Amino acid sequence: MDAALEALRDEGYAGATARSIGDFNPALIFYHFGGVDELFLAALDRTSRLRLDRYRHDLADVTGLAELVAALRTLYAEDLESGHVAAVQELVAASAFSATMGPPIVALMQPWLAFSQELISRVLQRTALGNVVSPEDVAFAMVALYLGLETMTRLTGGDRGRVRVLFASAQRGAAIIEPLLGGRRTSKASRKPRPVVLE
Amino acid sequence: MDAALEALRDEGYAGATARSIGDFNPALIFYHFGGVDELFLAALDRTSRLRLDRYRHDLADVTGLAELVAALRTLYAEDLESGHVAAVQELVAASAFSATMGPPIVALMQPWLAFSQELISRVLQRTALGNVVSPEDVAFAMVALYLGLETMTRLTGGDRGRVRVLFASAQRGAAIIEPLLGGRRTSKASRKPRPVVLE
Amino acid sequence: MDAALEALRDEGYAGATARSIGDFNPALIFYHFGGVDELFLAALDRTSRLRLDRYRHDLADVTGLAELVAALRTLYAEDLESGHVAAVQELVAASAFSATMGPPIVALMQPWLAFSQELISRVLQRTALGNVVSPEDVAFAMVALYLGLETMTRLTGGDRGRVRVLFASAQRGAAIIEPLLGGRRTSKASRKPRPVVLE
Amino acid sequence: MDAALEALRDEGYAGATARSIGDFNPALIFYHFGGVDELFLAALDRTSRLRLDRYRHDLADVTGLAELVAALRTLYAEDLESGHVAAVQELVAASAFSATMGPPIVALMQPWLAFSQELISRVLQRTALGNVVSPEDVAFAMVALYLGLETMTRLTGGDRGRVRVLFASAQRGAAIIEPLLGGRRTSKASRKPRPVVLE
DNA sequence: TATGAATGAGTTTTCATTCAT
DNA sequence: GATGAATGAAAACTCATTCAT
Repeated sequence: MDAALEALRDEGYAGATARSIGDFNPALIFYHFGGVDELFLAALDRTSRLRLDRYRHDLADVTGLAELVAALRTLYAEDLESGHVAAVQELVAASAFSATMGPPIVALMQPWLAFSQELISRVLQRTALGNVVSPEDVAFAMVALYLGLETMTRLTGGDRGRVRVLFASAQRGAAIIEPLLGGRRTSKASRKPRPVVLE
Repeated sequence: MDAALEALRDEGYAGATARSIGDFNPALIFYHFGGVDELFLAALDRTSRLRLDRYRHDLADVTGLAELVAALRTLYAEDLESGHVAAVQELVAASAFSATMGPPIVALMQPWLAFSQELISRVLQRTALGNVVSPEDVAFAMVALYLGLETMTRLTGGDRGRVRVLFASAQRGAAIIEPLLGGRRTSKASRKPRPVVLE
Repeated sequence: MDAALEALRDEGYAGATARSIGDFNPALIFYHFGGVDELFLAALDRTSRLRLDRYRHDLADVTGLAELVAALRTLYAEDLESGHVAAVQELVAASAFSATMGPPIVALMQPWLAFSQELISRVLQRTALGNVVSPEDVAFAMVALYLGLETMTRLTGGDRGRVRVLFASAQRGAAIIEPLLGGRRTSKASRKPRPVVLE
Repeated sequence: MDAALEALRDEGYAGATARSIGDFNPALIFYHFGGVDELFLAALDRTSRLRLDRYRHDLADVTGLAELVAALRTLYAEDLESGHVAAVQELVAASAFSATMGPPIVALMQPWLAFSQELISRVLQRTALGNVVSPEDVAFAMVALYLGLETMTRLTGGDRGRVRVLFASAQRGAAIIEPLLGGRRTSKASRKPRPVVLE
């Protein structure tokens, strides 16, 4: 599974053929996983779970916007480094037209969307945007941005500097915007967000 | 070229084979364009130009944030409808690992990044974020979001409703944020943004 | 298609691989027919049609049992010689467990069953078995026998002598049985047989 | 061996892979039998023996045609139910082109042919067909029919109803034919039939 | 320009069979 | 006896690309 993720990161979905994964007999992939796609799915499922746990842990106490951006900066850097974003992006893009890959990938993304939504809802709640912007929408956009950044980074030669700089910008922006939005504490009752349901 | 874009939209890059494009003899693609990728490039180049002209025209006088979001909403809806985003997204994703496709695609994106940067710079300039956030970064993020939204939309079965709703949310958000940020006009010298250079 | 039938006859379904058919590039099979099975189907469809026409022509005026056996003897010998039975037998056997091959093969057999039934009905009608034995059943059994004889012939080293001798036996038997059964002409109204419908 | 027969019945020879047989470790097949085909052979050999004993027992006293059909009806129903016919049919068909499977399968069938021949000879002997039709030929045809019926049944979705109905038809037919043929008792000396020799 | 028929290189996939444990 | 993991050989299949016409 590690080799699969590496291949995904280094050669993309199309380039990650059974033969190019690891230096073992390609037939092993079929023997153990049933197919290349199944291997990818299994591999992604594993890291996805691990990363989500990590995100949950690191973002548990985050309530402020600047704080959020700061935390995400670290997490995303790790994802970038480990190739996790790459794997997600490749598989999501590849599964868009695949009847067999689509559903499991959607299922895999589900908890991420739910988590993002809950997180965003928590942060926005205390701002002027609380009742205005739907956390569901923002969560969707954030996941999209997460994927899109990887695509763009890849395209521009894999230079991660740009995303680093981007996060710095975002952090500065958040520092300015937060106080402007902030203050207005919403009522105690933390509104339970409606869960995002994919298709 | 129209057939190529359709194939890209309906079957993705991997599914858009020479045989699947249009109902003419596949050999024609080689005769006229030299190869399948070259056809894609030519097709994308054409729509890209047309769309950029359109974006330039529609956004020429935009200076406010809410105004911007409103205009983008219409433009993006058109891109979605025509399959233009799909084509861009597919080719960008596919070219990430291709030595032959990468450079031309990067070149193709260049004017979009420049345009975005100029546009964003114009809008941010009059806000509290003007000196804080780099337009270059925001432009990069916006293009990434543009691509990511397509990927996510595709994944969730092509339901464009979600993106529509998202834009509505963004518009409401912009209406709230804009006055908070706004007012403070920056100094006369409209700082010319440093051009984004890919790779 | 000729090469496909030859391969089927000489190596059986399992042995008739894309590579073993003809001496052209195996990819051609996929290019022109979409797959090996599709080629077999197309080839069988063609011979099947031709043979059925021939059977219809040769058996058009047959009404007696001995006459029938005599005619079938010639026809079957041809089928054996040309490898037609072999092809049918191999494909029918192979398609028994195939979701994709099954239905088209069943469709292919349909006219044969209908024809057999009509033929048998015509012959039995004037015998003591006319109202007793269902032509539908006999047709089914005859087709089964047709296939089974090929299997057995194949198993015993492809010796067609045995089937030849068998037909001779059958002809002698028919000559004896016919007068015993015969005579009792049934009413004018030729009872239209209920058509055999496969699953 | 039971698992092997089940696999043969449910998935056919081509589908009955070492991994698909039973829920034990496939390597066991090689350890105990030397190979998959050898397992099939051993399994078939066992049931074949058991069934032949049963046939011998049930048909020991049969001398009349109607009586024979009635007895066969029951036996065949059992064979169908247990999957025995299926196994025979699959292996016979598969071994037709196999140098290693062919001979043992032929050897396996030998006693069946001998038995059929002896049985048919016994029944025909007392009929008008006694000196006319060779029991050897009829035995061959009957075995062929036995296999062919299975193939056809399989093809038509495994509906055993049709064969049941067929036997009913045959029984009615036999009831009519028998008296017509019968009566003429041949001389005492029960002509020993020349044994069928395969290959 | 357009066509239809190749072709070759690569891919996924399947399995019997082996083998160390 | 039994297991799990491996392997090699061969299969189907795909497709960009070429080429004669």
